[in-house]
Amino acid sequence: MNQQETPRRTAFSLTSCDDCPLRKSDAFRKFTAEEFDFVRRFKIGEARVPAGATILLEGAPADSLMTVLSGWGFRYKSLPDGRRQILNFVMPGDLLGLQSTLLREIHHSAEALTEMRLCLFRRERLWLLYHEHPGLALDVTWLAARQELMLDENLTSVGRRSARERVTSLLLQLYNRASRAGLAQDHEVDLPFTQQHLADALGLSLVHTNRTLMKLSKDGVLRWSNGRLKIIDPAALVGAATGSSSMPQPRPFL
Amino acid sequence: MNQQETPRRTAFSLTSCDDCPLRKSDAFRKFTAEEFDFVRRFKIGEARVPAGATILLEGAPADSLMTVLSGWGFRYKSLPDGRRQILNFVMPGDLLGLQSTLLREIHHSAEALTEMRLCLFRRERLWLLYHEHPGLALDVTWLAARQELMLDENLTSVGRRSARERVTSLLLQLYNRASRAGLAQDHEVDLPFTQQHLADALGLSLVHTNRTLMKLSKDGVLRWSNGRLKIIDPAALVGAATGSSSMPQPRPFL
DNA sequence: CGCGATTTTGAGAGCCGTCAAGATACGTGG
DNA sequence: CCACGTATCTTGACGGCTCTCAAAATCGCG
Repeated sequence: MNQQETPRRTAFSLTSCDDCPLRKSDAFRKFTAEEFDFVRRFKIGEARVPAGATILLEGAPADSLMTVLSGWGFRYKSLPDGRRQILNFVMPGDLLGLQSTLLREIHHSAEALTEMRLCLFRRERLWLLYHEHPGLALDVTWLAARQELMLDENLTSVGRRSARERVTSLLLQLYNRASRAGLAQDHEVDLPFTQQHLADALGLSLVHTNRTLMKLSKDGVLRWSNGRLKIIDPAALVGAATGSSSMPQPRPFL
Repeated sequence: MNQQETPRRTAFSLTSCDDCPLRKSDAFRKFTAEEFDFVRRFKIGEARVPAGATILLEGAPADSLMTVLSGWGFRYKSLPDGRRQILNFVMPGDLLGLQSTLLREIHHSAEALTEMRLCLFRRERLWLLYHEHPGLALDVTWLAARQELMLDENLTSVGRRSARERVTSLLLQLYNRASRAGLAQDHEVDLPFTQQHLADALGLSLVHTNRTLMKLSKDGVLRWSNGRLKIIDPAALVGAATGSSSMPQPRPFL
């Protein structure tokens, strides 16, 4: 039914954990002094993985809890015959491995799309975090709830929307997320993946995904080339993505 | 593209909160004395809603955090033109409203399939729960992670499986869950919903869902009639549900 | 400049959707 | 206990959105 891909396993290269790019961004909340101190001890260190690396592997024994510091990746599930469903894309600030930490089993894989910097945590100390820093614990739950929200959205798309609606609503969502993370500007974003990834996320075939993109380009709605998305007619894009949230508003600035 | 349904709003009828059926079941973990004490104060009370009642409504302002004590329901999203995607079915022990409690917005609705008993919580005290009972906080996060796991599974199904695979894997999953909750026996379960619900959960049309069920019946795999599922050939069912977990094993008993 | 990965395009087929109409089940009232 | 109306389930006919197979065109890179 669809393509496959053999995951490559890649060793983590541990480095120091000094300049967390996330703490510099004002898109993320600040820690209190105690929280910051705890988080330092909670960390194992920073890992850097190359594009294409497998970060989590379905069925693998041990795996870690980590936050994405930079780069893009995606979570996915594979069927025995090679069909693949991308569950969602991950960007800086996203947490990976919570499911497996809590449920003791990992039922999905994750792969890096670009080089990624990851902040690894000591999963066995998660209970300590819950014990000593309820504020951080609530943050973890908040992230899980947000993840669930995105999955709800994707499931609705894949289950009930047409190909054109799916493509437009996913691209809109990605633009919005990237925009909030400061990765988009002027109705343009770099989307570091292929049309095959898009197809696997949308539950469509590569060929049909391509045709849909071509049509959207011909209709003057958007343009996708060289891994870069250019939104040409924002109103038309929102209109085509039935029931999706609209374009992000430029936020105030002093 | 698909059917619609206008949600009816229903007032909760508050009653006392004495005999939680969940605490009697050994499928759920026991509370410590302090936890139990806290949970009592955390509760608002028990609500009983009739079948068909809307429990959560997308876009509604205030809404509550609650645990299902008994009965079946489902979470869903609607598109403006009436298409509906069922996100997952909820059974006793499931938590509802965490997303909206944390994210301050509700992006899905929920409806009762049978009469349901719900345990309502004071959402504004969730931070207190995190503060005073890290063990319970971890439980909440565990539930969120489990929910994410189910969504991952459903998304893969809807995105990459054929109609026959979708039907069989969902029915298998429901049988497994119901079985664990003590609601199934002897390869039979009562599934208190219509084929339309099944279709909306699978991202299929009602007609095609029906044809697929008929085929499975003709093939001697299972039988669905009068809201009751009978698994006739367990091995064939597991085989048809590509990549799904198998039938639950009978657990030891003294 | 040459090769592999990715993107496009064409052709044909099929799974699944829509429309429609019966058949069956179920609850209510007579 | 039967009549009747509504909800649900079945089945047929037909169409189309999307898939698969295939091959050509581009792109990226050493």
